[in-house]
Amino acid sequence: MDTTVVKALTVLEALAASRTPLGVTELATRLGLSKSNVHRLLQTLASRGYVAPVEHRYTVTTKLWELGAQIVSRLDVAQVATPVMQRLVAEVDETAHLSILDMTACEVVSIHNVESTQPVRAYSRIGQRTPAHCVATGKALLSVQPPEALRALPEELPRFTPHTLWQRDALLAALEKIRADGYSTNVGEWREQVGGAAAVVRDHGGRPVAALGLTVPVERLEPEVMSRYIPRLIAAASEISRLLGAPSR
Amino acid sequence: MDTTVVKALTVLEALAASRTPLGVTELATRLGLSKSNVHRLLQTLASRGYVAPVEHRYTVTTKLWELGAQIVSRLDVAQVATPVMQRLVAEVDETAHLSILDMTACEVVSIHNVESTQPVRAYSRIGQRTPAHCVATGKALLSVQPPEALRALPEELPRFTPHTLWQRDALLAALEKIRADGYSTNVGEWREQVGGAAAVVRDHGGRPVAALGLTVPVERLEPEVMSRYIPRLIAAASEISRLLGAPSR
DNA sequence: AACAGCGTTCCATTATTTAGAACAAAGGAA
DNA sequence: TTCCTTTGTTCTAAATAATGGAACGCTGTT
Repeated sequence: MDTTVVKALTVLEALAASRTPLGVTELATRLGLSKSNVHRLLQTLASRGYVAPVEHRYTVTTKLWELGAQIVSRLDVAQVATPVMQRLVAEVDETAHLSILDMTACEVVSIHNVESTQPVRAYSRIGQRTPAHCVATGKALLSVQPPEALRALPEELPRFTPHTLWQRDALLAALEKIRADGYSTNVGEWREQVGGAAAVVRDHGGRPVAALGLTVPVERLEPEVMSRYIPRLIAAASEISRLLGAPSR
Repeated sequence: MDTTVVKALTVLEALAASRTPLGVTELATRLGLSKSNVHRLLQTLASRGYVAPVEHRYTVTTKLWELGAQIVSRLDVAQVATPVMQRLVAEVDETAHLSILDMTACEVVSIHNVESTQPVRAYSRIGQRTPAHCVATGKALLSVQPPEALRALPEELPRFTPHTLWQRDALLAALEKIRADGYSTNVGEWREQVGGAAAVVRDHGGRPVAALGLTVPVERLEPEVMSRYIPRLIAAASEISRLLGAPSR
C-alpha cells in the first residue's frame, strides 16, 4: 500500500472539509503527521494544482471540483442504474424499469428494463411511451415538476380505467402526497391488471432525471407485499442518485 | 517531491479523463509506468474509494465529485444564485451561467448553469475552463481585478477568432469601459458563433466573487435584444450580490 | 487444446520518504 | 521599538516504503 499516497489524500480531504485555509502545523497535529511531512505533501499537491498557498496557509483549489464535474457530466443514468436495478429485481423478483419524462407530451418513456423471472409479469418495451398521469414512474416525475408546469396541465386528462386520476385537481392532490412520501404507487390506473410503485432518481445537480419503477400484476399487488418492496425501491433509487453524484438528502 | 503522490494523481486524472474504464496495462503504457506500479497505485486509490474495479478494469467513482462539491458548496454564491438564475432564464430564455475567475491561469471556471429551452443554445459543461479575456464573464471579472494584476498579463494573449481582444492594451481599454458600464459583452471573441453578456457578483465585503453571464448564439444576438436583456442581467447579478450581503453600489 | 493477453502477486534492490533539529520570517506583547 | 513566541520552510542521516521484472492464475480466443 502506498502510504504516501494515502497521506496525501488525507491531507487533501482535510483541506477540502475545512471551510477556512489550514496551516502546516494545524494539519500536522490534526492528522498526526510531522510538520515537515505535511509540508512536503502540500508542496507536491500544490505542484499539481490541487492546493494553493494563501497567506501562509493552504487551501484547496477548484481543480478537484473540476475533475469531479468532468466525471459526473459523463455519467449515464441507464448505465449507472443497471447493476442497482439487477440487484433490486433479484431481491423482489418483479420487473423494474427506468423512465424519463417528456413534459411536452406529458408522457414517460421507458429507457431501461430488468425483467423478473415470474411467469406472469408486466411487459414493457424500451422506448415505449405511456401517459404520465396514470403510471407510477410518471406520477413520481410529475410530483417534482415545478408548480407552473403542473398548472399548465389540462383540466381533464385521458381516462383509461375507472381508477385513472383524470381530473387535474385530483391528480395534483395525489402528486402532493407523492412528493411528501418520496414514492408513488399505481393500482390499475392505466391497465386494469397492472400496478406498481416508483421513486425519483436525481442527477449531480439534484435535478430529477428519471424514475425507477416496479411493475407488478394486480394479483400480486397486495399492501403487505408492496410495503416490503417500497423501502427497497426507494433505497435503490437513492443509490442510483448517489452514484450519479446527487447531493445527499 | 513525493513522486508516488504525483503518479497516483496522474493515474486518477487519466482515469477521470477517460470516458470508459481503463485496465492496468493500458494505463501503464499510456503513462509510462510499470504494470505492477499502476496496479498498486490503483489498489491504494481503491482503498480510499477514489476508484473502483469493474469487470477487470478500473473506473473513477463520484468520490472526487463529492469532495469537490464540498468546496463549491462552501461558496455560498452557488446556492444563493440558483433561484435568481432560474428566474432570469425564465425571463430571457437564454442559458445563464455563473463563473469564477482563476487569476493564476487567467481562466474562468463555470460553476453553475441554468439552460434555456431554446433548441439552438450555447452548451457549456459545468467545471469547464475558458480563457478569461475572450468571454463576457471573464472580462467582467478581469475588469474588477486590481491594476497590478492586470499589468502582469502578457502583452499578447491567445487569439481564437478575428474578434478576440488579443493585445493587452486593447483588452485593458475594453476592461475600463466594462468597469464603468457595470457589464461586459462578447460577440464571437472566443467561438465565432457564440456571444453574451455578463455582470459581476460581489460578496458581503464588496469583493467580486463570480460573474453572472448570459450566453447567446450570434444569430439571436441583436443589439435591441441585448439591450432588453442587459438590464435584467444586471438586476439579477445585483440581486445575488444583495443576497450575499454586499453593500449596495 | 494451445495460446495470448490480462490482472495480480512476490521479493530483493534501491531510491524515496521520514522525523527531528535548525533556520527564517511573521505577529504579538511589553 | 524590541523581544519572544509561533509559524512556515529547509536540511540531513536513518530507515522505510516504492519499484519493476519475473512468475502466477485466469479468461477468452484461435
